[in-house]
Amino acid sequence: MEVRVRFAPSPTGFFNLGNARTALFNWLYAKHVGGKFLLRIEDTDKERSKKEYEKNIIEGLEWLGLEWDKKEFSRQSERLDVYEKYLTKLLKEDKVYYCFCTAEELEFERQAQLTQGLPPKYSGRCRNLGEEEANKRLKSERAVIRLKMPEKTISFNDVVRGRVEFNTALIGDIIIAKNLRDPLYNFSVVVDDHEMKITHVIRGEDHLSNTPKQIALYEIMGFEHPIFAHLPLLLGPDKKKLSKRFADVALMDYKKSGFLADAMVNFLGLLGWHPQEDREVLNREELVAEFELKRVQKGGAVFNPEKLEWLNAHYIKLLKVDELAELLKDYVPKDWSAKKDLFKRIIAVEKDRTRKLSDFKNSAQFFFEVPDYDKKMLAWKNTEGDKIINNLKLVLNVVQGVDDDESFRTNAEREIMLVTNKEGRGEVLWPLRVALSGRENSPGPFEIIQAIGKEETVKRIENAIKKLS
RNA sequence: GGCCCUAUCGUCUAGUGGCUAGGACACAGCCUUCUCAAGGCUGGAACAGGAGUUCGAUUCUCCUUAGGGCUACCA
Repeated sequence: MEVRVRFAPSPTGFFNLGNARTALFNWLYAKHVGGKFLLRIEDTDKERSKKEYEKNIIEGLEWLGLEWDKKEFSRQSERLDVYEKYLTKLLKEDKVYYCFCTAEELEFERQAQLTQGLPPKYSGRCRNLGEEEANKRLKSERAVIRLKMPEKTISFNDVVRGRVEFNTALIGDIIIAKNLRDPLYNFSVVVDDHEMKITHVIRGEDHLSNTPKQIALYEIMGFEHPIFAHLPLLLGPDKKKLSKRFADVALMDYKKSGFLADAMVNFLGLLGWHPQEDREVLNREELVAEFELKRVQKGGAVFNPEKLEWLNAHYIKLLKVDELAELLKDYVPKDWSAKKDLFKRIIAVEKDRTRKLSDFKNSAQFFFEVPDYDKKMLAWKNTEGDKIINNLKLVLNVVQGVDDDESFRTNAEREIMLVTNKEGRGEVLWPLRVALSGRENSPGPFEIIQAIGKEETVKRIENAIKKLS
């Protein structure tokens, strides 16, 4: 049988890391077994669902490269007829009933139960109202639809957790719809997973306690339930469900701050799952090839931003200069990327030093404009002023004598190294590098020379000499 | 409170009835070196506790403890 999984987010907030991980695991599983990955927007909550969030979710999935089957894309808000059909049927079969209890009454009841140490559960007051009375009251009163929850033990085999058991007597008659055209989550999810022929429901552990409610629904409607796999939660450093308090939770914020989709996918894939071997770096194809639901971890995973950064740096190193240039365009001033050749030469130098795309603007700034630096910075350890000027002049002289062609850097380097042989490496290279970068820390002088070329090199050395004179 | 889930270095994790308990991030040191990165090498660092089963438990069972999730006319 073809495996069919779905990612079913509700557009009530920005697409976050936890959801992204859930989507990824669904996608990886589908890809691994050659099944289908579907996207279903669960927008039954009219108040909280926003188009803006739906767009953000789709944007995020696209960024990560998690392709879903476009033909079978669906929105619950567009399937109200389907839910109504099932609801009507259940009503007719007396499997569900109208409940006229008000929210206030319910709240009062719940509080009373709670203070007595009882599990909060609906009393079942409206359960046996009878069709006639229900229909009468329906004309003037507001009502919700409740499931006649059978009292029994429901157990299921979770792929990651093994056997899990619940006693429905503790759950009670849950509300499955506000009315015929207003279904609630536990109901619509069951109808849709059935209609969409979902074989595996892979979702966060926070849904574990919803599962018995849904299984009860499956049984009552005469459907076979899918296989469940509940993923461990993504945790913050406080070990609680990851929240904005400790990190960006919105996926696209990571794109904004310069993370690569490849790094994100690799990182998320390792949160709660691990391949058999001691491997940490796996690209999309490798993840797909290795992924197994049985290897999913049971315990929650603390989100570790350092490792994400390390992976990001790794994937940046793997990129070709041209690819990186393309990605970097959105993170630097327009006139930088406009100077194509210079831009690429700089990228070649900075690539291994870049952890996030957003770092680049700061670290590469000096290539375009030397910051105003203190002349004291030009001194290597205790070298005297005259000596520094002298060394810079020697270098300047040598550089000016080198032809400005493709081999400029190589030739300049060779000539300058000749100077260092006599004057000392630090004594020559340090002031040179500071003159070229205006910074205490920077790439090496020859790397800079390679990027900025002869003319600019000469200019910067002359400026340094001027500063000292 | 009730129900459910979980428990290996700080973090992500591998692993087994007998191992010097492995890897990665982070951290420290060294090498390289004009500085910073990158890279290479090395190091410190863990089986929550208590019973039981067993010749032997980190591994199996139970209890305790700790953490987490759920407990909506949200999903």
